[in-house]
Amino acid sequence: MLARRVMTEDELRDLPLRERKKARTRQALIDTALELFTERGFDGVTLDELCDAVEISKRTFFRTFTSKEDVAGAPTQDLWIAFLDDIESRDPAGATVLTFLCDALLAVIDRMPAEGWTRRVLLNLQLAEKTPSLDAHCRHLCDLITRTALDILTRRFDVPPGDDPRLRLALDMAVAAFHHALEGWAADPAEPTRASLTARMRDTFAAVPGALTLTLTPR
Amino acid sequence: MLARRVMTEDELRDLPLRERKKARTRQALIDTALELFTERGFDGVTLDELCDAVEISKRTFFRTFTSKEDVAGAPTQDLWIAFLDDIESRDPAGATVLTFLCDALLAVIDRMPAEGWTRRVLLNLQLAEKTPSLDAHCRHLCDLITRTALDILTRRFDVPPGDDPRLRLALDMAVAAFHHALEGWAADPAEPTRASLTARMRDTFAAVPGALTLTLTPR
DNA sequence: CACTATAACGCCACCGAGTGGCATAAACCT
DNA sequence: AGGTTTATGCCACTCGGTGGCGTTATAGTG
Repeated sequence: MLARRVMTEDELRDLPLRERKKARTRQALIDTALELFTERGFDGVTLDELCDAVEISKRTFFRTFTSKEDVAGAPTQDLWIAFLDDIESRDPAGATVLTFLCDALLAVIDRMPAEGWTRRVLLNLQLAEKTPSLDAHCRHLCDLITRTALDILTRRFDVPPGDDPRLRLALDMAVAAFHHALEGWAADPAEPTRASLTARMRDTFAAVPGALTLTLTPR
Repeated sequence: MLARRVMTEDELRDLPLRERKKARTRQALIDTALELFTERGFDGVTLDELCDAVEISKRTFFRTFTSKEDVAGAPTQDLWIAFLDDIESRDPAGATVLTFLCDALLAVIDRMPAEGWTRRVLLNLQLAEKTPSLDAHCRHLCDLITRTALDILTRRFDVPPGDDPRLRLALDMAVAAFHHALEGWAADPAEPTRASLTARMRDTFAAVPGALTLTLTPR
């Protein structure tokens, strides 16, 4: 259901030829899709054009991605997949759920491929901001991830039973904080780097407790 | 951009004939769409069939709703619109943002039309749970609402400037809590009533502070 | 009441996303 | 090398969504 994550060329070497080819066309699709979409707009590029550019048939495209939105959202999706993988084995060390999740996200970002990763995520985010259907797709996916993460944590840890909303809420908060950090990062006029993203993340997560006690005073 | 909210027959009386007809076909579309979709599945009903049932042309459908998902998501959308309307004038009374937003939501739920409202929202929610594209649409819309709410609050109140994430986070928390309440409510085997929904909402909002300090202990 | 302006509607042709089926070709495994 | 498996290409098709335009119904005016 959820696609495999990106791999470096090194990781590719020791895979069967078939898998290598699949991974390469997948990556080629992502890269050219991001370029074409940012150049002429998401709706300004038809799938036929994209497939022509990568020299595959439309039928093959739909064996790799589930929709046109799916290919443009692949970079962040890869991030989420890696996140799920991380919390599967991360040591909680007695910390709160929120710092646990924050640490997981920071670690995952650190582990992403060096080559061109920031650019891909950046284009993905910028496209999502001006393309409603893409934004919708990403948010839906994000919710799937949240539910899966909830399952993982419930399985691994001794959490309050079924109808206690706290774990779910903590997950949603982490996702919200992460989103906010990404948003600000993508809009940053300065060259967005991995370091500037992690810095933003720490700031946003640190602001969460203050959000609870914030009050409204009329102008 | 955002559609008008539902109105009772009374409110309809003193509108020009044209507006009355439009509102009635809109309501007819929502009702029959919800029935057909729950009966045969969202993807099991074509737009042509829906339009036949309501005796309008497909062209007219798209003058009332922006997409197939839009008509199925109308009930919750109406709720959000009313929410925006409420926070436009609600008195903060020195409370925290979170209780302010919770109060707004409770008030809005209370103000919804008595006749068949719970059923419509319920069908909307249940459909969204099994229809990915509908879920995606609702979440996207929900984000639009959050941004608009942020604008309203920033305009009305003396909030921390631009890059302070706290207000945004508080809004996201409220939305998350609301979603969780709705989800539990829709899955409730007992007859879902307005009262049971508001009760769930209070519980969920009350659990928010505890979500921050929750820790993970291995099994 | 008649007459015009204006907004909504229906119809039709069209585009593009996504799917099923089947023949073909490439990669895998002795 | 030869048979099996798996991916690919091609074709036809469905359905969601849009633009254009003629027609109908409502609103407004003398």
